[in-house]
Amino acid sequence: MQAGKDASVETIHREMTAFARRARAAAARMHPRLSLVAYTLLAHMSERRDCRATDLAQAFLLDKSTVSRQIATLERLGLVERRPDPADHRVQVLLPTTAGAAVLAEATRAARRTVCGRLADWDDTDLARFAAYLTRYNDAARQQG
Amino acid sequence: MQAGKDASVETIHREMTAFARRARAAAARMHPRLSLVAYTLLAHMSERRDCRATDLAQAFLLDKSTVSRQIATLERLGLVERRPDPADHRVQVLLPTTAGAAVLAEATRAARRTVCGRLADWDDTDLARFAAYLTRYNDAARQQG
DNA sequence: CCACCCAGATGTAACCTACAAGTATGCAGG
DNA sequence: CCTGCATACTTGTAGGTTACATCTGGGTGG
Repeated sequence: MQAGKDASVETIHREMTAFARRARAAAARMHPRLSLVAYTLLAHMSERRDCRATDLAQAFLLDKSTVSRQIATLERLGLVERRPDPADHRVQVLLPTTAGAAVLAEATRAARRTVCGRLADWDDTDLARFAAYLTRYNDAARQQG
Repeated sequence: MQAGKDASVETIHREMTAFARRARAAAARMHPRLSLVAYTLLAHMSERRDCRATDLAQAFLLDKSTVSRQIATLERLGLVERRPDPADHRVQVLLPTTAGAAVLAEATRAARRTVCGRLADWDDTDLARFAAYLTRYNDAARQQG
């Protein structure tokens, strides 16, 4: 890999690491009622129908015990409902409750507002390209991990 | 904000959140000896001369007490040295020790290898643009937060 | 029926983090 | 000089997040 490429990769790594490090605190500010992990779990099970705990663990590189506890908390808060899968009694299908969907929507709105602020002066082409790059990068990461 | 823009912003938010959520575990895999927070702190003080604890707290949205403890741990491990600032005795200038620099370099190498794998089939233009976008986004975030 | 696999829960312990309160240093007025 | 206030950092405390090991209970193939 030659010099120009190398410099770009270095920048990408540095900036993504810096972003990741800020993300937790930033999420706490954007939506105080939902931690970053709770938010992502709720969002994931909202996007995908018939989501199971194992799916969440795999998607976010979390231990199944961690997911189990997070789900338990979300259930205690009335944000998530567990529905036993009739086809396989080991499995629980997870889905946000009405309250859960509302909290999620509210959190997403707050976060979107913040992100929007950062992207306010970007033109459409750059936004579209940035979105595509992120998707492409994450897809590669998912395949890798 | 019109439709195309809106969709891009949504994708950017979603993908960055997903990435952030995976980052901790990914970092643990890439360099098991250095947690994500320890890595970023060490990297930051390595890049910037005369780094102080307050700088780290501000850069990564961490409480000063958290930084204080992290630094204490890194010092106990012999990876960081604290040097009292002669100009202001309240301040401690932080810098990686030789061992710290070595561990950081090793961790960076491991992480860079992983990131490189994800970016292997990107051409130079896309890499350069992606790097620039990330930098631009983070700069906006730093100004905002 | 038995041996094994898989989804999820629990025990345990470590780590990360924030808020509040404390210590010590610098600085500006009186 | 002394007082008051700001700054840099530490410590007490408590809660949240996480992983590894282990357990339970349901499936599956022999």
